[in-house]
Amino acid sequence: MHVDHSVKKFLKALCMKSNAAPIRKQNKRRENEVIILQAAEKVFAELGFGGATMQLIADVAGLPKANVHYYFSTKESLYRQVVSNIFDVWLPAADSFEEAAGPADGIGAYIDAKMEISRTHPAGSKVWASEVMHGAPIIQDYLETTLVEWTNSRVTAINAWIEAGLMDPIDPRHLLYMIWSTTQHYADFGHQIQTLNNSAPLSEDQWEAAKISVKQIILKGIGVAI
Amino acid sequence: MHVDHSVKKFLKALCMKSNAAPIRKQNKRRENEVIILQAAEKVFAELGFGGATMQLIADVAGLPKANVHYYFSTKESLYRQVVSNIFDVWLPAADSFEEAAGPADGIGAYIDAKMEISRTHPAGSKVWASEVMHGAPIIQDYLETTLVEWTNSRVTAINAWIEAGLMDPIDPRHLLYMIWSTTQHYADFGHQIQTLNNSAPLSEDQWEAAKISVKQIILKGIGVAI
DNA sequence: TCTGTTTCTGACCATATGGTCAAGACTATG
DNA sequence: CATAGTCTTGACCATATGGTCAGAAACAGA
Repeated sequence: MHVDHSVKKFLKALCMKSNAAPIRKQNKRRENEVIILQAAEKVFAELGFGGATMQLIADVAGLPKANVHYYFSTKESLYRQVVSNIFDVWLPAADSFEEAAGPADGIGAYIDAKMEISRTHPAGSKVWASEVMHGAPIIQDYLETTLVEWTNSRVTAINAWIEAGLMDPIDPRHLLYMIWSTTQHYADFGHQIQTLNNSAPLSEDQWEAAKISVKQIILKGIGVAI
Repeated sequence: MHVDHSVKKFLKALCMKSNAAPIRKQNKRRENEVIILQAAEKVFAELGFGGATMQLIADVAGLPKANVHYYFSTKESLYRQVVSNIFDVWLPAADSFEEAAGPADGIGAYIDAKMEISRTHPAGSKVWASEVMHGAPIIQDYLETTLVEWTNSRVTAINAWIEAGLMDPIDPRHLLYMIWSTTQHYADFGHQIQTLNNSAPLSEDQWEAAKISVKQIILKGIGVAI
C-alpha cells in the first residue's frame, strides 16, 4: 500500500508522543504496549485494518517496526487487542442504563454517556464501526454472547417501563439502534459533521446542544416527559 | 462456450435488424463497466479500500484482472467512480424531502426513502461510511460543495416549518444527523442487527416495523402529529 | 474477404508489506 | 564484575499486490 500525502500529514500530526515519567522497571513492557495500542487505535481508525501498516503504527508510536513486533507478534493480534480494549470502554457506559428508576433518567444518562464516549474516544468508535461493517471477523463471538445478553437485558428493562406506562409502546430494539447510531454518528462521521460546521470542530457549547437535541427528540419521541 | 457463442450471434442478428449495431458496440464497454463497478462496490464495502484487491474485484466480476485494468486504469479511479455512483443514488432520495408541504410528509417520506436505500443498497452505504470515516480523502470536495449546499437548503426548510409552528424548535442540523445516522445504521451495522435478530436477516415485516418505529419516534420527538 | 479498431488475457515487473532473526544494548541482581 | 534475563533494532526474506505490455481474439465496416 502506497503511503500518500494525506497519510504523511496524518503521521506528522500524530507523531507527538507524550510520555514523561518512565518508570524503569517491569512496567517498561506495559508502558510500551500502551503506547503501541494507542498508536494502533488511531491508525486503524483512520485507515482501517487493511489500510493500516505496521510501519505506520510503529512510526506513530515512535518505535522501530521490529520493536512493535516484539510486543505484538502479528498485525491481527494487535488489532484484536485494540478492539477488545474498545469493548472495555463501552461496557461501563452501558451500566448507567439499568441503574435508573425510569426511562427519563435511564435512557437520558445512557445517551449522555454514549455522547461523551463519542467525543473523548472517537477513534475507538471508528474501529468498532469498521469492524462491524466488515462483518465482525474478529469479534463475532463478542456480538453473539456479550452483546446479545446485554441487549436482551435492556429489552426486558424497556418492556417493563412500557408495561408500567412510563413510556410509549415502541420496539425496544429499534429504540436501542437509534440511540447507538445517533450517538456514535458524532464520532464515526465526525469529519462530515465538522465539514458541515464550517470545517470547525464542534465547540463545547455545540456538543452540549447536540446532547440536548438528541435527548429531547428521543425522549419526547418515546413519550417520556423531560 | 459454444452456447455463449451462439447466443452472441443470435443477439447480433437481432440487433442488425435495427440501428442497434453501433449501440451494441457501445454497450459492450458500458456493460462491463457496470459489472466491474458492482463487483467493486461489494468488495470495497466488505473490505474497505485498503483491504480490497484488484484481483478479488476481478474474480467477483468474473473477469481477468488485466481486463479490469483495461476499463479502470487504477484502483483509486475505480474507487472514485464507485463513490461517485453512490452519491448519484443518494441525491434523488433527498428530493422527496422538499417537495412536501409540511414536516409530517417531508420528513416521513425522507426517512422512508433512506430506509429503502439502506435495504436495497447496503454496500453503497458502507462504502460511503468508510470513506467519510477515513476523512473523506476522495470526495472531500463533494462534502464541501454539494453536501453543504444541500444541507443548508434543508436547514432553511426546517426552520421555515418551525417558524410556521408546524414542529418544535429543534436544531435542524442535529435532526438531520439523527435521520442520517438512524437510517444508515440499518445498512452499515446490518451485520450487528442480524446477529441481534437470532442471526437472521430482517424480514419484510421487520423492515416495515423498523420504518414505522423510526418515523414514529422522530416525528413525535419533534412535535409532529402522525 | 480484407482491414482497422476494440477488447481480452497470460505473463511479467517493481515495490511494499508482514514477519523473522541474530546480534547488540540495557537492567537487575548475586 | 559477571551472569541471566529483557529489550532494541537494522537487515533481511517470502509473498502479495498494483500495474504494465505485447500479442491474440473478436468485431465492425468496406
